[in-house]
Amino acid sequence: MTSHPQPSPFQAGTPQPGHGHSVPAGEGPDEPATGARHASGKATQKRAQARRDALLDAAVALLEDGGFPAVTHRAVAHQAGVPLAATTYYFDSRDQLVAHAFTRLVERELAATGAILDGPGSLVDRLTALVGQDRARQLGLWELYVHAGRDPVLQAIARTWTDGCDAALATALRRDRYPHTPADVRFLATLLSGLWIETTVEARPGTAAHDTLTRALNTLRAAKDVSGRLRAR
Amino acid sequence: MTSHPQPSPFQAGTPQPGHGHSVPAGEGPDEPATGARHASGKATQKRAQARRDALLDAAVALLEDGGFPAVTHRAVAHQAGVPLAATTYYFDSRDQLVAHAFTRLVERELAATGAILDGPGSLVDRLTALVGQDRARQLGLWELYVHAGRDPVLQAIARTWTDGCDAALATALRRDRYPHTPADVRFLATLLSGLWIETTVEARPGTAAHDTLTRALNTLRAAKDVSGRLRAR
DNA sequence: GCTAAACTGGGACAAGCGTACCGTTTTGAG
DNA sequence: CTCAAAACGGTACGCTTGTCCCAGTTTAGC
Repeated sequence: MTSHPQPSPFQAGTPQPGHGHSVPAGEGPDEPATGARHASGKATQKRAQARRDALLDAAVALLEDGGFPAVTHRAVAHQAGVPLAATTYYFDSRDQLVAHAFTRLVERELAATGAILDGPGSLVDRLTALVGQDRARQLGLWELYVHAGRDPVLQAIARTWTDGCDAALATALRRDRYPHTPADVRFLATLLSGLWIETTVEARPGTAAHDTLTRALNTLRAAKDVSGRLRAR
Repeated sequence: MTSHPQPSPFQAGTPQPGHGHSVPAGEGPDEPATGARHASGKATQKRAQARRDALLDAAVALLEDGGFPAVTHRAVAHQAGVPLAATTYYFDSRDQLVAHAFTRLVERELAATGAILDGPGSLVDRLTALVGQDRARQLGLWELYVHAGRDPVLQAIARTWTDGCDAALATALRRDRYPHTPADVRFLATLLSGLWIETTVEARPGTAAHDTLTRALNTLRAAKDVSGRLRAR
């Protein structure tokens, strides 16, 4: 989509409403401060913020069921119940809107991932549940992830996602007393990625995911057992 | 995408030229028989076939670098050096053209994968080379793969792709005398997928891919060593 | 030769897209 | 209250898209 050179994400080039933050790539991209906007009141800000949120939610929803090309200004506006012009008023361009939507999606995904991994059940069950989440959302997410490879700004967000997954995975491994090094985490996360995308795209029936994960975790334990046994000699 | 109902302009299957294969996967409502076109010569057939091939090649090339939305009728026609109308003459719709192009792409990709895995070098080096191929093309491939999750026809092709990768991987493991079960192959292929897509999208520097693959293959050998050692007692 | 079919290719069409314009309404500070 | 700025929203522009039409050309069978 419009692979414009655009070295910088964009600049404060247009009138631009209240939101003073540029593209999401940073760390806490959305609504960082938003406070004390020069001559803006609070009610207005709130309404504007709500509209922005509605637009973002609409974009995410459209992305989920309909895919990438479904996220058009008109569709987003209609879904959010705002006039068409609001989309360009709150977001300089479609690319920017998509970028923000991607950020939001990643945030939600990381939160969901953390919640599942912190939840009940054995680790392998939790991981299996992870890759078997709502397919529509996963498809949209992966679609964006792949698309991110074409845009430096989105690529940064994609890396954030991967890093977040690694962190969540490390926490889960620690909690369940699985011996693990950073390399182990990376290994498992990579496997999880493959499993995740294959499951999402191909949607084959069966327990292949569960089996694969069981095997991977057993490898972890086995490696420890072996080294422990050898060391004990 | 103009999802026109259009039951049939004046016939069930448009004029439609000689190409005798239907939609790549499944059976498809398109060109059911088409065999032995009554009064068609051979020279004409050949020329028509050449054009079809040129169109398909053009579509594949566009798919490779430019991704999915790059495959437009006009772009394909221009790339193939044929007039615009030829695209709708040889393919009923853009979707059909894309499906055929996808099939061809997967075939070629599987062939290329097989060639690399059958080539010289250690297995880990060959696998590393696999995930480090031309990035633009890989991006296009993954884009298509993910998109395939939204279309049953394309999904079937995607599964074919995965199965082909599994087969190629099994062959390579056998050649290099790695002990492996079908589950091992699946495990390794899944890991490879994860590694592949992460490498393609995020393009992080370093030798992480090589390391991860080394580790995975060592796991294979280790499992055998361990079981062998245990059995030897 | 002739005829009907397959093929060619230039052009046109409606639909949908991102985006910009610009007059109107709402808002909050003075 | 006044009033400038911000927010809003209808609408239009320029462009690209997929697809179709149709007159012209080539081909194969007679």
